[in-house]
Amino acid sequence: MIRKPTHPGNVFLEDVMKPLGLTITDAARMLGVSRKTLSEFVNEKSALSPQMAIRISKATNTSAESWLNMQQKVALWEASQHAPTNVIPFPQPTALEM
Amino acid sequence: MIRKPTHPGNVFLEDVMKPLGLTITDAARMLGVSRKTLSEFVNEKSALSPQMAIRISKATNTSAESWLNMQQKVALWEASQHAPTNVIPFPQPTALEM
DNA sequence: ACGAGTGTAACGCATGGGGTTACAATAAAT
DNA sequence: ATTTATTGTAACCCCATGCGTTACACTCGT
Repeated sequence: MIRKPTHPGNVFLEDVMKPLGLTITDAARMLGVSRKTLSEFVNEKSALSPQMAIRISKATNTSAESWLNMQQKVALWEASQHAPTNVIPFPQPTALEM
Repeated sequence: MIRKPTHPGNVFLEDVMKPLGLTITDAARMLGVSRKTLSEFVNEKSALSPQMAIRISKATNTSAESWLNMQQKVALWEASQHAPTNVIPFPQPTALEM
């Protein structure tokens, strides 16, 4: 990964809220969270929690997995920016099919 | 989802550590974490963090994504056990392709 | 000028990752 | 039978983060 993956909050804002003409205040009410919580999420100040993913999936009839996948990519990218260097590879070449 | 997805710690223990004959103490040293941290992980007492996923991927030459995917399934399943009920569906049928 | 919507700071609370130290229990080796 | 290694876990620490409330200042459109 070269550049930071798209934050799910941005997608939610651009692809869901804006097309529906929903304000942050109204969307927060419908999702059952505080205005602050939603604002920080769509402004990429906070991560998408599993709970929030479920709320979004319920409100928009989409899969929570797809939203969490976006978040996971962001989280992994951020973690890889401070990747640990003190990891000693395990002896045998672990070839497990996944 | 009916039953709880497999915890990545269990997979790591059964499919990686055991085949390699690695003890928790040694694996923890190689991963660069404390023995407590690894013990709680493989005993499914704690979640897999992105940092830990990177450590495992470096040590075993596997993808961090695959490990995080397991964790995500568990997290989503657990969150769905206390799914919020105060979510009001958004007006228009949101049909966005993902 | 006014109200709606917004970003955000300052709090509080609860959870969770990660560390260290220490103890008890088990398993293995002598 | 007595060491030794390995382990689970408790108690404690620090720090980050999700979520809430309240409050303030800003930017709009009317």
